[in-house]
Order: sequence, then structure tokens, then C-alpha cells
Amino acid sequence: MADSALTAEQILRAAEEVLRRYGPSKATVVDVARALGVSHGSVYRHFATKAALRAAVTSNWLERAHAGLAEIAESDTPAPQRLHEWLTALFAAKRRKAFEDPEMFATYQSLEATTSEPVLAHIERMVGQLARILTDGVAAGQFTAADPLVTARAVWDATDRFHNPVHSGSWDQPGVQDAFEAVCSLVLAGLATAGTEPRRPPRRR
Amino acid sequence: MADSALTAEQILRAAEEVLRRYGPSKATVVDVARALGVSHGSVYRHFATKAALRAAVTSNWLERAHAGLAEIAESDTPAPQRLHEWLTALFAAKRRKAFEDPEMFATYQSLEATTSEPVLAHIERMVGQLARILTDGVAAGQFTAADPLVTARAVWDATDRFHNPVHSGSWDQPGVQDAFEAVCSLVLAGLATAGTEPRRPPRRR
DNA sequence: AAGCTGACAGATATTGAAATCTGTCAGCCC
DNA sequence: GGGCTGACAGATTTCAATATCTGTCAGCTT
Repeated sequence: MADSALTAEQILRAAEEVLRRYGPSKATVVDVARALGVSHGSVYRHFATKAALRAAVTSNWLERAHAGLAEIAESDTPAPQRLHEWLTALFAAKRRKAFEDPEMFATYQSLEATTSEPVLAHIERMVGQLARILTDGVAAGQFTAADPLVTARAVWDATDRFHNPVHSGSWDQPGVQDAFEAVCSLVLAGLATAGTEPRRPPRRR
Repeated sequence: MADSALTAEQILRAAEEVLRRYGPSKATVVDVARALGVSHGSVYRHFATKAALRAAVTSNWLERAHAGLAEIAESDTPAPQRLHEWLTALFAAKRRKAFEDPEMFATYQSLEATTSEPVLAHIERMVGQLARILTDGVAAGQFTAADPLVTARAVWDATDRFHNPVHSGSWDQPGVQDAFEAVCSLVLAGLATAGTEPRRPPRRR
């Protein structure tokens, strides 16, 4: 019956729980199956590989973790403040997750290390939201950016230290918040003027 | 006699060779001693611990690897071009080392992971050179930066993706050079105007 | 006496055998 | 028949025994 059918939904929930309890290095699909009271073969009916299952769980988690960002990106706050707010919210969310949900964060981190598809998709989404803010800013004459998408990627790269999980180890050190603000200011100042005109093809020297 | 005396110099040379041959995870101080034809106890007369020896070798190597940067930092090229040149040279040097001298690069990388003293000193030196360029730029009216040292650190952070060894895995991918130029442009544009005034959204224009 | 050696204790790494896990699939059950 | 099971092969991980390494030091050598 439909009631007793094993759904992908259920598997995802159980897998997240298992990952949270054991961490990415210890969690097995046998554990997930056991938590659901089914044989591990059933899990493979819904997810082709363990990696795919982990990716789906992480993707889910990432979506929830960054729920508020899209709203900020689409608010009608002036673009400069909006960008600052968005970056601050992103950094805060990452930090909070790293601290409060370490096992899931480690899972995300291990996924990132392999540059897998869902992480790339997530980055695309994030860069897309940045591009949205930039486009609005350009329209309002607050920003200059020849190609908002390229510039958005530059902003993403420039703030890497504050959202890339490989740097999470330094997020609890004293100076980070100041460092973050300094980079924000630099980036905002850069957007206010020239944008990302590839200045003078680097003449060989 | 003085001729046969074991010097720290000799040990450093031998240790670098051993590190280069075996890599940081396999090289032992017994190997170093063997290469010198002495007992490993002698090595400890000159370096208190294996970590200290590795740090000294890496420090040495780092110094040589970035020899040209100081000259660029102190040249009389206009600050904006000089900064671009410096960042480009830094990125090129890192990339070259990662590719041509992988074992020593891995050694450096493992040192960096522990945020040890010599790496911190090296970063200080790099940020100092950036600050020098910034100060010159401010004096010439090309840059705005309330506190050049703080701004230098922001420039260092913003370009992290192109000099931090944790990112070396992405340095051989197609788009990096463009990404680097885009971040450079953003940073240079930011320096041209507001510098690092803590979040004062540009309202003019 | 300054510098080196070699033996030592405790920590770390290597190894290979046993256990567990991943992914597949023929067959069972609802 | 669609979905689940349980047994299986090959890959990976665990574990404990063994070997090697790090750091110390008493004593030898020159």
C-alpha cells in the first residue's frame, strides 16, 4: 500500500539523521537502511549510489540553510546596502552552520572537495543572486559593471574566505568580522566605480 | 676539525632534498641523517624538533620562491600597475611552484594548515609589501585608503583564492586567469575610490 | 669540552588478515 | 508487476601485531 511504501523523502530524512549522528566518514547506507527498518538494497532502488544520496541530502540542507538569501537578493533595498546585507547574511549562515551543525557542515565540506554537481549548482544559484543585486545596482546608477554575471563571480571569489568551507577553521578567530567588513568595503567601493573592465591586456613583460 | 663539522646549512640542504624526494608525509629525520652520513641524534643538536626543521626548510624555500616580489613592491611603477604586476607575479609564482615543485609545495601546504609561525611571518611580509604599494598609491593620489595596512590585508583576503595553497587544485582549470583578472579589476577599482571605510555605502553619483 | 653516537621509551606508521560496506541481482511477496 | 529482500563479489575499512620514527641522554671520541 501507499502507506507503507518507502519514499525518497523518508530516505532523505533518515540519511540526514544518520549523517548528523555519525558524520560523513562513518555513516553508511546500511545504517540508513537500518534506521528505516529495511534492507540496504531498497535504498538503492531510490538512489543509484551512496554519493548520490549524500549529494541529495546535502543539497536539501544547503537549500534550507540559505533560505533567507533569495529574499534579501530580491528585496527593494538599495543595491549597495542590499549587497552588504546579503554578504553578511551568507557569512553568518555559514558560520552558524559550521558551529551548530558540524557533522552536516563536514558533509557539505567533503562534497565541496569533490566539486560535485549539487555544489556547483548551489554556487551558480548564489552567483545568480549576486548578479541580480548587481544588475539592479547598475540600473539605479549605483554600480558600474559591464557584465554583471562576470562581476558577480568576481565578488563571489573576492569573498571566498568568508563563505568557502575550507576556510571555516578561521571563522572563529578574533579578527574575522573586521576582515570581513574590510573586504566588503573594498568590494563595494570597487563596484561603485569601474566594475570589471579587464584593465589593459596584461602586456608581457 | 671545522671541515667535518655538521652545519645547520648542510642539514637544511639535505632536508630539502629529502623532502623533495619523499614528500612531507614520508620524509623522516632519519632519512635526513642518512643522507648526511650522520646519526639522527646529531640533527637534533641543530634543530629542536622535526617540525622546526621542516619549518626552517619551508621558510627558506618560500623566501627564494618569492624573491622577485619585494623588488616589484619597491619599484617606481605607478601604484595601480605595480599592484597588478605584484599580484600577477604572486599568482604566477604560486602556480609555478605548485606545478613544478609539488613535494615542496605540499610541504608548504601542510605547514600552512597548522598556521605555524614561519607561514604567519611570510604572510606578514606579503601584506607588508602590499601596504607599501598602497601607501605609495595614496601619496600619489591614485588610491584612497584610510589605513593602508588594514586595506592591504583586505586585498590579501580578497585575492585569497589565487595565492592560498588550499585552492591550488583549481589553479589549472580553464577560467582561472579570467577570474583572477576580474578580481584584480574589482580590487583596483575599489582602491581607486573609497578604500576601506567601514561600510559607508557610496551615495554620490 | 664540544660534538657525535647509539641505545632507549613512547608515539606513530605499516601491514596483512578479518570484518564491513557498496552495488547488483535473481527471486519473493503484496 | 512494482517494490522489497537477502545473498553475493569486489572494494574498502578496521584492528592488532609489528616495525619505524621521534626526541632524549649517558657516554665516547677527538
